[in-house]
Amino acid sequence: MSLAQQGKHQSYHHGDLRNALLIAAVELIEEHGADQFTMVDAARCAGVSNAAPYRHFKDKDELLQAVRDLGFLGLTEQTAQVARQQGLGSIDTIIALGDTYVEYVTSRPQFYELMWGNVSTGVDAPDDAELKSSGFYVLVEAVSAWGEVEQVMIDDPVQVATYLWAMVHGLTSLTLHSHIDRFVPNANVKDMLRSTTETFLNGLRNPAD
Amino acid sequence: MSLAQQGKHQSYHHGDLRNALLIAAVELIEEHGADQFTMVDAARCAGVSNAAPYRHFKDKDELLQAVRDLGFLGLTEQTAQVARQQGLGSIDTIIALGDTYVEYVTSRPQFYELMWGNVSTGVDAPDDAELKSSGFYVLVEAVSAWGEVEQVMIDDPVQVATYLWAMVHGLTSLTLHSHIDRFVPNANVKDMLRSTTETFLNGLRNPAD
DNA sequence: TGTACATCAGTGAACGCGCGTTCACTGATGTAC
DNA sequence: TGTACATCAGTGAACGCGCGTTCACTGATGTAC
Repeated sequence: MSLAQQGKHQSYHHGDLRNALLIAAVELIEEHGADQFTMVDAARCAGVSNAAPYRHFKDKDELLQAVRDLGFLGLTEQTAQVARQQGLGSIDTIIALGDTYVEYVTSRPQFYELMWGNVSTGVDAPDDAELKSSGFYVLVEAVSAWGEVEQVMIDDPVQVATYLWAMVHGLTSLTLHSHIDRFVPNANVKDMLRSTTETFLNGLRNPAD
Repeated sequence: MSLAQQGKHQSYHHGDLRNALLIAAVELIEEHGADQFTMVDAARCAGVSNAAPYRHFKDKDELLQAVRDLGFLGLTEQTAQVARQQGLGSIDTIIALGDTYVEYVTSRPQFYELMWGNVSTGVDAPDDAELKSSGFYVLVEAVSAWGEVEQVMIDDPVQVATYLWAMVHGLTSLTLHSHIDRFVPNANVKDMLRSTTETFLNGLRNPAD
């Protein structure tokens, strides 16, 4: 029995259909990909009629956007947790943040595709308040803290954090699409992440002329 | 008049329908996204009946795969051209290779989505022979050459090239999804590419303990 | 050089399915008095 | 505490569209003799 059905209603009213639909959507997308996702499936999976979801979501896009938001939210939470547990200042924390990203993403590849897929959908970008609290700023602080501890002059920690994000994102993407395996057999993403992060941060120590 | 229609047949037989369909597909995908792409559109755009494409492609997937292959092929060609023009050995060549990637991708965002989208489709990975001649190996050689010229010891140029690829790919992806703009207003991807490449390669010069 | 015929690459109409969405409805719940 | 009623959150049936794909067909082309 799927997670989405566990709270299945006995009565006419479901009680928490909105959440049940979101959970159903997450499960279905993870199993069959966002392409294959249908409203009908979501409804069936949540144990309601085809029409019921439209009491909670204007249309399919709105539901998908909610799922996407959920994805970024989860990532943010994981990130914040790592920062809390490890503290800021060490390179290991920076690497751990990257690991978290890799972990989160590779354990939910389809979900990740949804989060990053389709440039063109008219879906709105998350608003600013949401962004300020996003995992990215945790990384920025981790970078600043590392610079202070190691006495490395960092002009623009936001930019450095962006580079690190790009690297992790790229590595993950290449891995998920099995491009790395093809060129570097038996490659371990986490090893690569550590290695590339160390090299990059090391590059900040003694700027070339 | 679209490119796909220019060679429009006067006679019953088209003559080069296969290519016309590919061109039509590229145009349509670039305009409306791979999601919206339909066989019917492709046929109409090429000026033939709905059924005609099935003389050249078993089904929609086969056509899409051909388009995807075309995408990687084009990128490979561009890459090889840059290497030929600039020669190998300098960091500028490495950066130029990255620029080419950025350029190619950002000028065809939808196309790029197709190339990288959907982990799950049963589409086969390109075969090995094709891979050996891919742009990636040009980058590997560029890295090796740089190491020799600059007298930097590079254990594993394939791995270094992978990191660089991941960085460029990540930067491009973040840019296309306008995540970078949000955190670093007015960011210039090419500047960032140069900066991050320099920092990374610089990190190889004096390995930290 | 002309004719018969196989083959190829199109046509056009239709099918069938599945999905998003709507609509009139109905059962449950909450609230005013 | 009981009753009337508004509102909410479901139902189930249906619609309509669009797309992938098929099928019997036909016009054009190439080739054997």
